[in-house]
Amino acid sequence: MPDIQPDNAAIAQQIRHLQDTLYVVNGKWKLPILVAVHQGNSRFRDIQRSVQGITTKVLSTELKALEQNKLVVRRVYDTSPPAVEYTTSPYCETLQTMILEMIAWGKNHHDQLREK
Amino acid sequence: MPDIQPDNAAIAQQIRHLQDTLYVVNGKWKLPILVAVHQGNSRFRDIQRSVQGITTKVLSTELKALEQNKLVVRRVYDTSPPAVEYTTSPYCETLQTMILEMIAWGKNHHDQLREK
DNA sequence: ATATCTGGCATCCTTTAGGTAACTGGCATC
DNA sequence: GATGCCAGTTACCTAAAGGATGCCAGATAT
Repeated sequence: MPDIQPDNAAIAQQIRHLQDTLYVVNGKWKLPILVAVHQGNSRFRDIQRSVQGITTKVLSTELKALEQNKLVVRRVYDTSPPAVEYTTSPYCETLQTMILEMIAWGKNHHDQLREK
Repeated sequence: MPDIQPDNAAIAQQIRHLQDTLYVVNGKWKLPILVAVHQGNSRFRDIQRSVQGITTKVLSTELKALEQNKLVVRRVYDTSPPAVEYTTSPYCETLQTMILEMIAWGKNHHDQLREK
Protein backbone atom coordinates (compact mmCIF):
# COMPACT_ATOMS: atom_id res chain seq x y z
CA MET A 1 0.00 0.00 0.00
CA PRO A 2 1.70 3.22 -1.11
CA ASP A 3 1.91 6.10 1.28
CA ILE A 4 0.06 9.13 0.19
CA GLN A 5 2.57 11.93 0.59
CA PRO A 6 0.51 15.07 0.87
CA ASP A 7 3.39 17.50 0.27
CA ASN A 8 4.61 15.98 -2.97
CA ALA A 9 2.49 18.41 -4.92
CA ALA A 10 3.91 21.31 -2.96
CA ILE A 11 7.46 20.21 -3.67
CA ALA A 12 6.69 19.84 -7.36
CA GLN A 13 5.27 23.34 -7.30
CA GLN A 14 8.42 24.79 -5.76
CA ILE A 15 10.51 23.03 -8.32
CA ARG A 16 8.39 24.51 -11.06
CA HIS A 17 8.87 28.03 -9.69
CA LEU A 18 12.58 27.41 -9.59
CA GLN A 19 12.55 26.27 -13.17
CA ASP A 20 10.65 29.38 -14.22
CA THR A 21 13.44 31.47 -12.74
CA LEU A 22 16.12 29.36 -14.34
CA TYR A 23 14.41 29.70 -17.69
CA VAL A 24 14.79 33.48 -17.59
CA VAL A 25 18.19 33.62 -16.04
CA ASN A 26 20.02 30.54 -17.22
CA GLY A 27 23.25 30.60 -19.14
CA LYS A 28 26.72 31.83 -18.58
CA TRP A 29 26.19 35.50 -19.27
CA LYS A 30 22.73 36.92 -18.51
CA LEU A 31 23.26 37.68 -14.84
CA PRO A 32 26.79 39.02 -15.26
CA ILE A 33 25.49 41.37 -17.95
CA LEU A 34 22.66 42.46 -15.71
CA VAL A 35 25.08 43.31 -12.94
CA ALA A 36 27.31 45.26 -15.28
CA VAL A 37 24.41 47.29 -16.64
CA HIS A 38 22.92 47.83 -13.24
CA GLN A 39 26.20 49.17 -11.94
CA GLY A 40 26.07 51.93 -14.49
CA ASN A 41 27.60 50.58 -17.66
CA SER A 42 25.15 51.77 -20.24
CA ARG A 43 27.20 51.65 -23.42
CA PHE A 44 27.67 48.50 -25.44
CA ARG A 45 31.46 48.59 -25.34
CA ASP A 46 31.52 49.46 -21.67
CA ILE A 47 29.38 46.45 -20.87
CA GLN A 48 31.63 44.30 -23.00
CA ARG A 49 34.66 45.54 -21.13
CA SER A 50 33.04 44.89 -17.77
CA VAL A 51 31.97 41.37 -18.59
CA GLN A 52 35.36 39.89 -19.29
CA GLY A 53 35.60 37.42 -22.11
CA ILE A 54 32.26 38.01 -23.79
CA THR A 55 32.18 38.56 -27.54
CA THR A 56 30.11 41.17 -29.34
CA LYS A 57 27.93 38.51 -30.86
CA VAL A 58 27.05 36.87 -27.57
CA LEU A 59 26.58 40.20 -25.81
CA SER A 60 24.28 41.39 -28.56
CA THR A 61 22.20 38.20 -28.42
CA GLU A 62 21.93 38.21 -24.65
CA LEU A 63 20.99 41.87 -24.49
CA LYS A 64 18.13 41.18 -26.87
CA ALA A 65 16.92 38.30 -24.72
CA LEU A 66 17.10 40.45 -21.61
CA GLU A 67 15.21 43.19 -23.40
CA GLN A 68 12.48 40.75 -24.40
CA ASN A 69 12.19 39.64 -20.78
CA LYS A 70 11.75 43.28 -19.77
CA LEU A 71 14.86 43.28 -17.64
CA VAL A 72 16.83 45.70 -19.75
CA VAL A 73 15.78 48.81 -21.65
CA ARG A 74 17.49 49.89 -24.83
CA ARG A 75 17.30 53.50 -25.93
CA VAL A 76 18.70 54.98 -29.10
CA TYR A 77 19.49 58.68 -29.24
CA ASP A 78 19.31 60.36 -32.59
CA THR A 79 22.54 62.18 -32.16
CA SER A 80 25.47 62.00 -34.48
CA PRO A 81 26.82 59.44 -34.15
CA PRO A 82 23.67 57.81 -32.80
CA ALA A 83 24.27 56.71 -29.24
CA VAL A 84 22.77 53.60 -27.67
CA GLU A 85 22.08 53.29 -24.00
CA TYR A 86 21.22 50.23 -21.97
CA THR A 87 19.68 50.43 -18.54
CA THR A 88 18.07 47.97 -16.19
CA SER A 89 14.30 48.20 -15.93
CA PRO A 90 12.40 48.76 -12.68
CA TYR A 91 11.26 45.13 -12.92
CA CYS A 92 14.88 44.07 -12.89
CA GLU A 93 15.13 45.45 -9.37
CA THR A 94 13.03 42.52 -8.19
CA LEU A 95 16.00 40.30 -8.98
CA GLN A 96 18.31 42.26 -6.71
CA THR A 97 18.15 40.21 -3.54
CA MET A 98 18.46 36.99 -5.50
CA ILE A 99 21.53 38.21 -7.35
CA LEU A 100 23.10 39.52 -4.16
CA GLU A 101 22.60 36.12 -2.59
CA MET A 102 24.29 34.50 -5.56
CA ILE A 103 27.23 36.88 -5.36
CA ALA A 104 27.54 36.28 -1.64
CA TRP A 105 27.46 32.52 -2.07
CA GLY A 106 30.05 32.64 -4.82
CA LYS A 107 32.36 34.67 -2.62
CA ASN A 108 31.89 32.29 0.29
CA HIS A 109 32.40 29.28 -1.94
CA HIS A 110 35.61 30.72 -3.30
CA ASP A 111 36.95 31.33 0.20
CA GLN A 112 35.87 27.83 1.17
CA LEU A 113 37.94 26.30 -1.61
CA ARG A 114 40.99 28.37 -0.68
CA GLU A 115 40.88 27.24 2.93
CA LYS A 116 41.23 23.61 1.93
CA MET B 1 41.53 61.62 -21.34
CA PRO B 2 39.80 58.56 -20.02
CA ASP B 3 38.09 58.73 -16.67
CA ILE B 4 39.55 56.49 -14.08
CA GLN B 5 36.59 54.59 -12.71
CA PRO B 6 37.74 53.35 -9.33
CA ASP B 7 34.89 50.86 -8.86
CA ASN B 8 35.39 48.98 -12.11
CA ALA B 9 37.56 46.45 -10.33
CA ALA B 10 34.91 45.97 -7.67
CA ILE B 11 32.24 45.37 -10.29
CA ALA B 12 34.43 42.87 -12.07
CA GLN B 13 34.96 41.13 -8.76
CA GLN B 14 31.25 40.81 -8.11
CA ILE B 15 30.73 39.45 -11.57
CA ARG B 16 33.41 36.87 -10.91
CA HIS B 17 31.71 35.75 -7.69
CA LEU B 18 28.47 35.45 -9.59
CA GLN B 19 30.16 33.33 -12.22
CA ASP B 20 31.63 31.07 -9.56
CA THR B 21 28.11 30.42 -8.30
CA LEU B 22 26.77 29.87 -11.78
CA TYR B 23 29.53 27.41 -12.48
CA VAL B 24 28.38 25.17 -9.63
CA VAL B 25 24.68 25.61 -10.08
CA ASN B 26 24.09 26.22 -13.75
CA GLY B 27 21.90 24.09 -15.94
CA LYS B 28 18.32 23.03 -16.08
CA TRP B 29 18.38 20.37 -13.39
CA LYS B 30 20.92 20.83 -10.57
CA LEU B 31 18.84 23.08 -8.35
CA PRO B 32 15.58 21.20 -8.90
CA ILE B 33 17.37 17.98 -7.93
CA LEU B 34 18.81 19.64 -4.86
CA VAL B 35 15.36 20.75 -3.77
CA ALA B 36 13.91 17.30 -4.30
CA VAL B 37 16.65 15.64 -2.30
CA HIS B 38 16.53 18.25 0.40
CA GLN B 39 12.80 17.73 0.80
CA GLY B 40 13.40 14.13 1.71
CA ASN B 41 13.58 12.20 -1.53
CA SER B 42 16.56 9.99 -0.93
CA ARG B 43 16.02 7.19 -3.42
CA PHE B 44 17.05 7.48 -7.06
CA ARG B 45 13.60 6.68 -8.41
CA ASP B 46 11.90 8.95 -5.93
CA ILE B 47 14.07 11.84 -7.00
CA GLN B 48 13.34 11.05 -10.60
CA ARG B 49 9.62 11.10 -9.90
CA SER B 50 9.86 14.40 -8.06
CA VAL B 51 11.81 16.15 -10.77
CA GLN B 52 9.33 15.80 -13.57
CA GLY B 53 10.71 15.10 -17.00
CA ILE B 54 14.26 14.16 -16.08
CA THR B 55 15.72 10.97 -17.52
CA THR B 56 17.78 8.41 -15.63
CA LYS B 57 20.88 9.31 -17.55
CA VAL B 58 20.68 13.01 -16.84
CA LEU B 59 19.76 12.44 -13.22
CA SER B 60 22.68 10.09 -12.80
CA THR B 61 25.11 12.57 -14.37
CA GLU B 62 23.85 15.51 -12.36
CA LEU B 63 23.92 13.61 -9.09
CA LYS B 64 27.56 12.79 -9.71
CA ALA B 65 28.35 16.44 -10.37
CA LEU B 66 26.53 17.50 -7.21
CA GLU B 67 28.39 14.87 -5.24
CA GLN B 68 31.72 16.14 -6.58
CA ASN B 69 30.78 19.65 -5.51
CA LYS B 70 30.04 18.33 -2.01
CA LEU B 71 26.41 19.33 -2.15
CA VAL B 72 25.00 15.81 -2.14
CA VAL B 73 26.09 12.70 -0.26
CA ARG B 74 25.62 9.22 -1.70
CA ARG B 75 25.54 6.24 0.62
CA VAL B 76 25.28 2.61 -0.37
CA TYR B 77 23.91 0.13 2.15
CA ASP B 78 25.07 -3.43 1.82
CA THR B 79 21.65 -4.87 2.32
CA SER B 80 19.92 -7.21 -0.01
CA PRO B 81 19.07 -5.75 -2.40
CA PRO B 82 21.68 -3.04 -1.85
CA ALA B 83 19.98 0.30 -1.21
CA VAL B 84 21.34 3.65 -2.30
CA GLU B 85 20.53 6.83 -0.43
CA TYR B 86 21.09 10.43 -1.46
CA THR B 87 21.05 13.28 1.01
CA THR B 88 22.04 16.92 0.91
CA SER B 89 25.25 17.78 2.72
CA PRO B 90 25.54 20.32 5.51
CA TYR B 91 27.38 22.58 3.07
CA CYS B 92 24.36 22.48 0.83
CA GLU B 93 22.42 24.33 3.52
CA THR B 94 24.42 27.44 2.68
CA LEU B 95 22.52 27.55 -0.59
CA GLN B 96 19.16 27.71 1.13
CA THR B 97 18.47 31.42 1.15
CA MET B 98 19.62 31.73 -2.43
CA ILE B 99 17.34 28.96 -3.59
CA LEU B 100 14.41 30.33 -1.63
CA GLU B 101 14.95 33.68 -3.33
CA MET B 102 14.93 31.98 -6.69
CA ILE B 103 11.73 30.11 -5.91
CA ALA B 104 10.12 33.31 -4.69
CA TRP B 105 11.13 35.21 -7.79
CA GLY B 106 9.87 32.45 -10.08
CA LYS B 107 6.52 32.49 -8.32
CA ASN B 108 6.27 36.25 -8.55
CA HIS B 109 7.32 36.22 -12.19
CA HIS B 110 4.71 33.61 -13.02
CA ASP B 111 1.98 35.67 -11.35
CA GLN B 112 3.27 38.73 -13.17
CA LEU B 113 2.85 37.06 -16.54
CA ARG B 114 -0.66 35.88 -15.69
CA GLU B 115 -1.79 39.38 -14.81
CA LYS B 116 -0.96 40.63 -18.25
C1' DA C 1 45.64 60.81 -43.51
C1' DT C 2 45.41 57.30 -40.67
C1' DA C 3 44.33 55.13 -36.57
C1' DT C 4 40.81 54.29 -33.36
C1' DC C 5 36.46 54.75 -31.42
C1' DT C 6 31.25 53.61 -31.78
C1' DG C 7 27.24 49.69 -32.06
C1' DG C 8 26.80 46.17 -33.76
C1' DC C 9 26.00 42.08 -38.01
C1' DA C 10 27.36 37.83 -40.81
C1' DT C 11 29.74 33.40 -41.14
C1' DC C 12 31.58 29.69 -39.70
C1' DC C 13 32.86 26.45 -36.27
C1' DT C 14 33.23 23.78 -31.76
C1' DT C 15 31.51 22.38 -27.48
C1' DT C 16 28.26 21.07 -24.26
C1' DA C 17 23.76 20.17 -22.53
C1' DG C 18 20.33 17.45 -22.82
C1' DG C 19 17.36 13.71 -24.81
C1' DT C 20 16.17 8.64 -26.75
C1' DA C 21 16.26 4.06 -26.37
C1' DA C 22 17.83 -0.19 -25.06
C1' DC C 23 19.90 -3.04 -21.66
C1' DT C 24 21.77 -5.16 -17.14
C1' DG C 25 21.50 -8.26 -12.94
C1' DG C 26 19.68 -9.27 -8.70
C1' DC C 27 15.65 -9.57 -6.05
C1' DA C 28 10.48 -9.83 -5.21
C1' DT C 29 6.00 -10.60 -6.57
C1' DC C 30 2.01 -12.68 -9.19
C1' DG D 1 8.33 -18.49 -15.29
C1' DA D 2 6.95 -14.05 -16.66
C1' DT D 3 6.63 -9.49 -14.99
C1' DG D 4 8.13 -5.61 -12.55
C1' DC D 5 11.13 -2.83 -9.35
C1' DC D 6 15.64 -0.91 -8.32
C1' DA D 7 19.89 1.80 -9.58
C1' DG D 8 21.85 2.73 -12.82
C1' DT D 9 25.10 2.23 -17.75
C1' DT D 10 26.01 2.46 -22.66
C1' DA D 11 25.84 4.23 -27.26
C1' DC D 12 23.98 7.41 -30.21
C1' DC D 13 21.98 11.82 -31.61
C1' DT D 14 20.16 16.78 -31.84
C1' DA D 15 19.79 21.42 -30.60
C1' DA D 16 21.44 25.15 -28.48
C1' DA D 17 25.04 27.79 -26.50
C1' DG D 18 29.04 29.84 -27.05
C1' DG D 19 33.46 31.31 -29.56
C1' DA D 20 36.57 33.18 -33.55
C1' DT D 21 37.08 36.21 -37.05
C1' DG D 22 36.19 39.80 -40.16
C1' DC D 23 33.57 43.60 -41.52
C1' DC D 24 30.78 48.06 -41.85
C1' DA D 25 30.16 53.37 -41.65
C1' DG D 26 30.30 57.66 -39.26
C1' DA D 27 33.05 60.32 -35.99
C1' DT D 28 36.76 61.76 -33.37
C1' DA D 29 41.49 62.02 -32.08
C1' DT D 30 46.66 62.29 -33.47
